[in-house]
Amino acid sequence: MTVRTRFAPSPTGYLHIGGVRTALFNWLFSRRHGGQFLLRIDDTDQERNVDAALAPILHGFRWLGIDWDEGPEVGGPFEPYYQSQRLARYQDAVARLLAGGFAYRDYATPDELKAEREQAEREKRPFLYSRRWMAESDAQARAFESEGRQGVVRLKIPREGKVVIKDHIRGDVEFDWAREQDHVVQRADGTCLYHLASVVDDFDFQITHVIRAEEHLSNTPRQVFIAQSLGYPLPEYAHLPYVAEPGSKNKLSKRKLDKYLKNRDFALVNEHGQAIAKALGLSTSADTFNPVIVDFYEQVGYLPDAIVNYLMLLGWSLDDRTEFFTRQQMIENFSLQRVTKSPASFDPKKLWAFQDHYMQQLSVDEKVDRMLPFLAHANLIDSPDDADARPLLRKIVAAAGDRLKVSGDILAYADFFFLPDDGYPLDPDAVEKHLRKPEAAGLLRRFRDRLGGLDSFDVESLERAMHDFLEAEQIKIGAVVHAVRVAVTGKAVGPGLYDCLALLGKERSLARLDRTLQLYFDTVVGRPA
RNA sequence: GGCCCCGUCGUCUAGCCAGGUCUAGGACACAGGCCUUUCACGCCUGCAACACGGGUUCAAAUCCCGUCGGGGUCACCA
Repeated sequence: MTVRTRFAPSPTGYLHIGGVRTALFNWLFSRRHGGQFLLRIDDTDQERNVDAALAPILHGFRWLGIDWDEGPEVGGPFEPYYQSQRLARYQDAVARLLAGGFAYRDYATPDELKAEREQAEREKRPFLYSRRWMAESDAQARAFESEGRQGVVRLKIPREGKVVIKDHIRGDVEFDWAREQDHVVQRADGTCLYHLASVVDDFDFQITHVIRAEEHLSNTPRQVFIAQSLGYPLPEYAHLPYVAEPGSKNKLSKRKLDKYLKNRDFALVNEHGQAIAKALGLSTSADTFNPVIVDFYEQVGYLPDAIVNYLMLLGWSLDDRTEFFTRQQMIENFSLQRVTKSPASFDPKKLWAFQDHYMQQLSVDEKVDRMLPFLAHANLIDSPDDADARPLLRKIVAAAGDRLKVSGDILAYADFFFLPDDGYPLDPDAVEKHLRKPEAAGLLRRFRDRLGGLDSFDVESLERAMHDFLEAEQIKIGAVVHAVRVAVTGKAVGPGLYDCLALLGKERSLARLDRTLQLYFDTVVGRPA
């Protein structure tokens, strides 16, 4: 039998990092066994705008390289894959449940139910519906309806015995039927609820393995009941540990962002991304742009391979040392047996480390390809196809080496190359630290004059010029190099200084030194602070 | 509260099923050092865990019992 797995997103408008992990494991498992992976859309609750709310999710999966064989946009033999379009199937199933005596019409009002529940609570016994307003015949149903009552359909769960869920990760898990409620499967208006829909869909789509987060484990008995009552074969189950908050065992949730922002590592990664978004001129709100949302990583310029590799290791490992996997290796090695049982907390710093690693694997040209669009977005170049930009960027990227961790970093590290000589920003802290020294003006001026006398302006010549200068001045390099860097780049950090000067060229370098000299010494120095 | 799941360094994990080779291994983070014009990379060193208590056994992170702790779930949400 062909392995078929599925992931069932709700169209919420964004792709959550925890959801991706679940989808990834489904994808990996199906690929490992030469099967199919499908996307089913759980939109029974949604009103309209499903397409708009779904687009970012589909886009996110595509970006990560998680492709689906059936589902939205690709179709498939069991269309439609939207729950909102499958109501007839669900109603048909409800009718069969009713006919088989596995479900009943119920006419209790919410208040009556609430009263029963409260009474159970007072008596300190587990609540179980009395079935007092259960209608097992049409006559009974009519009688209730004549009182103006509205009927829903409830599962008629056994009141004794046990059910054993065979789970690939948890082993055998036992539940008492008597603890299970008579869940509603169909509302008075005829619409159906998730658990029923999910079971029907999994059967219709011929899903063989249900791999989902463990929060669904306690829902499984009712689904088993539905499936068995309908005569469906049971799928194999695997309940994954959930992804937890940074530094905690609580489930990761998009709603508790404020709390995560207090986590040092999370905050660091977030701020880094926000700075890039700002440089790009993106209008971002914390709700939709943060390290819990996949889109964040795409916008900032992370690599899909880094994210997928990191996520794969959240709750799974091959052995005691292997950390890096190509897609092919992931597929070849994935197995449910090696999925962990305990929750794994999301560690943005570790994701960062994977990103660092994968970025280092890229050639200069591959980095340039990814960074050109960022420069264009930030209006530092006209377009990604700008003929002049590419050669310059190649040199910048080569000089920057491993400093560029994400594609967006090019904006922070190299904006000054693309800005006019009188228009690049000077970091106030750097100025304070390296330019506000009594001896800085003289040193800068004399170094500028030495550069002015240079015939060739390549890295080697610059290095030699610097050494000669140090000898003449009888100083150490630290006494001058920082001031020069801040003067020409505006920053305290960046690629090697000789690289920066060489890339800027003689004319621009001198212009920048002159401007800084004028700005900070001719006019500012001597004036009261 | 009921039911269910889980519990190895701060974090991700290996080891547990088939007890000894575990004075518990790797990775990230952190600290210190080296390299160095800054930052980053790289390299070296260090810090740091078997939740607790009983058993079983010559021997327990590994098996059994109990306790404690954490989490999930208890909707006419998905």
